[in-house]
Amino acid sequence: MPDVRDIRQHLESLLASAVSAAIAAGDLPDVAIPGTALERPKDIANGDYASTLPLRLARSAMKPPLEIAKAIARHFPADPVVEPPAVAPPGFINFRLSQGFVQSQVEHIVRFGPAYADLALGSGKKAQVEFVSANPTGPLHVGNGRGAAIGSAMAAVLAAAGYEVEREYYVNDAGTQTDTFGETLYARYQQQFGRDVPIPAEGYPGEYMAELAREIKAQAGDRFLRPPGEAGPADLTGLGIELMVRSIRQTLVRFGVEYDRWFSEKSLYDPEGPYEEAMGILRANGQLVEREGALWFTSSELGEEKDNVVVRSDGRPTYYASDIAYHYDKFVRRGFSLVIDVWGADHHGHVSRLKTATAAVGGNAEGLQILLYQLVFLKRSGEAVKLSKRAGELVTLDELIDDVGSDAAKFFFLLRSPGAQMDFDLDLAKTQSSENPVFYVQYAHARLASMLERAAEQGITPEGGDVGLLVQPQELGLIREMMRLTEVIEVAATTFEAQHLPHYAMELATAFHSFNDAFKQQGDSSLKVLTEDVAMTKARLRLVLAAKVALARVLGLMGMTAPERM
RNA sequence: GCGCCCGUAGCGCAGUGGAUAGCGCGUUUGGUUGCGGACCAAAAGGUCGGAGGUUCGAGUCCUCCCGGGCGUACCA
Repeated sequence: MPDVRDIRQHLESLLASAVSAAIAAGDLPDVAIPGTALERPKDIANGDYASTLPLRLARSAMKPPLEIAKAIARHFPADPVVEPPAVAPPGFINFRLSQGFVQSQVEHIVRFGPAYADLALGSGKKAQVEFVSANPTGPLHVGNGRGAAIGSAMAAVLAAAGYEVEREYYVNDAGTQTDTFGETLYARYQQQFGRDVPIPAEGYPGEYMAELAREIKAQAGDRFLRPPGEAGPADLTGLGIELMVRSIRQTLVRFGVEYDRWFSEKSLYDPEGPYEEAMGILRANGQLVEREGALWFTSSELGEEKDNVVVRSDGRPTYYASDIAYHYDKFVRRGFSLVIDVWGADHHGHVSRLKTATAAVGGNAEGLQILLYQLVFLKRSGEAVKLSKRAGELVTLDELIDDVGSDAAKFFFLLRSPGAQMDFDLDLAKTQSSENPVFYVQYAHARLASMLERAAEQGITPEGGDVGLLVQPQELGLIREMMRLTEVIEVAATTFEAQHLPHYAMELATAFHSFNDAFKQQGDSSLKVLTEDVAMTKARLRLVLAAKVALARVLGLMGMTAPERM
């Protein structure tokens, strides 16, 4: 029997042979086939799969679609995986998977265990997901949490789809905002020693900067103090950044997000580093010109709206220059074939020109996927809270984790498509915490675990359970739902949309609860998992085991825990 | 002004050009004293922002308009 992962292909080839047979028999005119048009009906009553081929063929075949459907169905070969197809108006061919095939998937899932639904789509190609990458000039806020949830889930999905995935955090430890951070820190530091110095106008007024200064004073005393009026030392800035990065990392670990690499922006400027090489390429291609004292990349010649400055008139490279070097490094030096950048939507003006520049330095712009997530609008007591580090008013990711927990926060972030603006009502998140859908999903996993445990106490295990005994609609429905995981991963990995995961997780949990409560609905205790009938019990435990595997897998992809008990 | 994103049930959101537009919360009704009640089943609730167009078929694609957001820096 074919693998679930190949089921589409299998059906398509059966369909193709049915069409040729119909043509050979003269039931269909010899027309070009516009693909098999296989899709998933919304309503399970219409089968597991359906083809709209007859509708598409009607015009060129000069026949009513329903007749075409009947002709194809008539010539459809017998197959152990699928029942003889049904035809429905106005011209659908509906396929239902055979009961035997559906049942066999329980064994398939149990056999693969934690690797269930792994795909070979990526065929071992190197993929990188870079996410969060917030400036280390302040603590992570709630919006960064959305990026963290999306990025880590995308990384997990791509790994499941067969890519070799690297997770990276780009540390902006160079540039203007770093300098501003340093100036603010030095001001706060001086304040610790009683000097009446103001925070720079464009600086970071948040209280955390004062705390950071206090911490540094506690550690290093007045080592960084300079005579009044002088600028602060560079190594104070370096230390401040280092401490901020450390605290950001701690927050992300609390959030359950880990990285393979923390990439320093500063390192781009090492001798013979990516910056030198990338700019060398642009220069060699005659794409750098000096104008008004600055160095410009002539991006308008490559279709951009305008040229962009790469080196300011004061000699410092722009953020754009850093990013060109960085993406040169990703594609050319490190050889990633797929690069995903997860950015806040406020960066979207940067997308097009970065793609253009990436191509200009020899990178594969096609392999560059930039996922923009709309900013999170926080509400507190119904009132909007503007997220801005510079305004100094922010709700940190740490606070969010304290309030609703990492699992729930991730689930909510993933639930919305990145392009949708979301309101996160903090008060509501708190009061709703016991009714969150995340608990519904995790609770299902805990119940599955507990059933296996309870059975084991009675000396009954899933081993040797005969899946052929699973014939109840709720049982088969649950298996069908588990089978969908492969499809969900495929869609998520090819469209780069993580929101399919939480939606699927809820549907899988619903299928389980429905199966689990079937005996209540029907008032028939023989539908319980643990019954007098040992063979039946073992078969259902086998299903329970598989459901636990599938649910744990999707929870894992979302970066959530799969609790054994709650 | 120009560019991009969003507009779907009271609220929050899904919806690879296909069949009766779904899910969660909330509301109403019923079940279940449980192999874990953080459960199940059912109902009510929609001019898919508006108007044209393409198509056998449009929430989905195209054009215009309205509303919200974000860009449009020698910030990141």
